[in-house]
Amino acid sequence: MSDTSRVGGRQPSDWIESFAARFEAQEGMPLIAGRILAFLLICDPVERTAAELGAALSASSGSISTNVRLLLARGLISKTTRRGREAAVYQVREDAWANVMLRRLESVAEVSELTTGGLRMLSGQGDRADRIREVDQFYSWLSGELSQLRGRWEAHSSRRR
Amino acid sequence: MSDTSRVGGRQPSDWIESFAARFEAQEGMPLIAGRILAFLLICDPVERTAAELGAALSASSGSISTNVRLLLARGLISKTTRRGREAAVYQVREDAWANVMLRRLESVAEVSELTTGGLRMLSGQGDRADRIREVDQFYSWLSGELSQLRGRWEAHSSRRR
DNA sequence: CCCTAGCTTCAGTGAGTACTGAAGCCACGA
DNA sequence: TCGTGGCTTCAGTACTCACTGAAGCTAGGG
Repeated sequence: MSDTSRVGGRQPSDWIESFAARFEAQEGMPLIAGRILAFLLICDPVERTAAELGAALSASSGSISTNVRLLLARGLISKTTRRGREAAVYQVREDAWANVMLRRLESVAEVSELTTGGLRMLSGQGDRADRIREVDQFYSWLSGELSQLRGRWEAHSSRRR
Repeated sequence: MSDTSRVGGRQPSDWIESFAARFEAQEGMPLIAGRILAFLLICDPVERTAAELGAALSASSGSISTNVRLLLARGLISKTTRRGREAAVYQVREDAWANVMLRRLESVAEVSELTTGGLRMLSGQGDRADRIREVDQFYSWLSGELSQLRGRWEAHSSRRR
């Protein structure tokens, strides 16, 4: 199949590995989940069955099952079932990507709940709270900024269509 | 010492554990690194030796050594050496926090390098590149937004002093 | 009501890693 | 040059977790 052949001077299989490695480092995703995601981003046709994924990525059925569920849970791929005993097919939800990643970014700012809690814990302790107040101010600001991001993305992407 | 006693109706030791758990989940930091960070945020006095950290957090000297190096490498704490055979002391760099976290956020947008590479790989393949193009547009936009964040934080924080 | 394709579950395996504690390594002071 | 305090290194241990492959489950077709 053309998915693993050379295209445009670069091996898709290498690209898939890089993509998987990045998502392992950044999101703590298992390598196979990243491979599935990468493969579904560039494969033709768009939809693939679990068996096809396993064959293309040399992974066991159990692994595919587990990692496909992980990606479904995160909302990055969709599952389409078909009548009869035909296999279900999976594909990336490129439209949902922004949502998922923005939500992930926003979770970073949840540290502000901890810092504000710590600030309250040290209330009345004078300048012992100085350090944590400084950090808290950053996270509070970040929290606001990141929630604005979502609105700005919607404005930006709607302007494009 | 007052660091582990009740303050303001909440146990600092519980707060430290929550903080460490959060940083383990979010940044993939070892628990002990998170504990050191949390402890250094609220302890009095501000500076602590490796031995004091070990005693306060019930961790071995080796663990403290390793994790203190990790935090130093990330730029979240500083090490102050003293003349003679006195022990070095560590403290949080609350001023560097914003920088470190902003850099971390910016790294998320580095996925755009992968998506742009994938786009190039599929050039001339018609609408097979549609999915990855969509994702690439998001990351490219995000990349720009996140690099603006740094400037906005500097403006915000300088306005405050 | 069985057969069978596809999917999920799960025990077992291997790889990776956080942590300990002791031994080794500095570097200063005498 | 030796003694000593502090720090780092490292072998060993315990634990976590991704992954496999086989067994079990489910649901449509004959």
